[in-house]
Amino acid sequence: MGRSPCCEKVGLKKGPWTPEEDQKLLAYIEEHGHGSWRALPAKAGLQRCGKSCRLRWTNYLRPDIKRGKFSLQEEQTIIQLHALLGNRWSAIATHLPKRTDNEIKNYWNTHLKKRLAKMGIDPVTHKPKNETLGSPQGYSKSTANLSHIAQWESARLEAEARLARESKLRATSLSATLRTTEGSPTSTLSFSENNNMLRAAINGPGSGELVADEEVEWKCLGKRTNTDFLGFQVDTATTLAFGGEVQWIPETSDGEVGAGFTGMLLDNSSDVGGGESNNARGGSSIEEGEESGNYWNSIFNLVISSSPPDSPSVF
DNA sequence: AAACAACACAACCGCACCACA
DNA sequence: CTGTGGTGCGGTTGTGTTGTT
Repeated sequence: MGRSPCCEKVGLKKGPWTPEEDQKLLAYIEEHGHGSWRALPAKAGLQRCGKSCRLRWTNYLRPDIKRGKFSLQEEQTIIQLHALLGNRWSAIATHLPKRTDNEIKNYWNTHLKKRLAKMGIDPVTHKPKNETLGSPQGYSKSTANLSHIAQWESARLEAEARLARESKLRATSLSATLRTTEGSPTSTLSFSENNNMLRAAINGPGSGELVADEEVEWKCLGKRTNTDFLGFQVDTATTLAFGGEVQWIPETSDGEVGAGFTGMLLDNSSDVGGGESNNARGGSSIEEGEESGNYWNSIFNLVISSSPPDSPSVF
């Protein structure tokens, strides 16, 4: 399309930011907000392009950024979300408060990817690599495992396709509320740990706490007798699959059901167990859910077991 | 102690999307 | 409808740091 570059390339500084530049940028944004990034450098007295300023701010200077080592809980979140979302770092970052997509991306590339590869798990597909490459340490290649690996791969692809279709629904919602549709008063749950939500995802419905990110609203349709599944909307099919009678529907802050991360993953016509794949879906669907959970458990047990000795233990 | 390698992370680049004129 | 500007995103590169020989 021949669009012009974001900034004049001549005479603009590149490379690492100096403390003075940081100070200028901080001071300007604190006083005026960033406004137009393109116009900001001149106004702030910086010899940088607007893009560089934006990156410096969003990835480093922003006051709500948490820096330092990733906790095991954060690692688990990243690995699981990566298995579902792939390299959608910004989407993953929305589930890791105070972490930037860039930081998560770097951490994945420099730590987690290598660790998974070392364990014989393909960091792209999250599947065990070819047997000829050697069985991952401690990973059981049972028929059941392979079965739910296929299911998860299918679910992942389904989610990926839906992401593409429903990118418009991308939204960041705030505050957590839970409601039932049985006339009972809206109940609000306080969700404190992503890890517990993930644990619920790992172990499947009924495995324990229903815990979600504080920043996501959830609407529960039907009896609240079951847990959600990593934010998947549990529809009729999946309710059957999980043996429950509940629908968990993510809700945006303005009350729109179906938006946001979880809404993007599944909709009313989808099925966690494999979408439109030709996976066998007969038999006990609850078992399928458990198998999926076992798959995740096996991944994370491996990750945990291969963590450096100083890594904190969570589970 | 020096040279080199490996690692970690900040920053850049190009593309895509969206809003708007 | 089309072109353009602004911004977000993901891939990649560059550079400083740490570890090893």
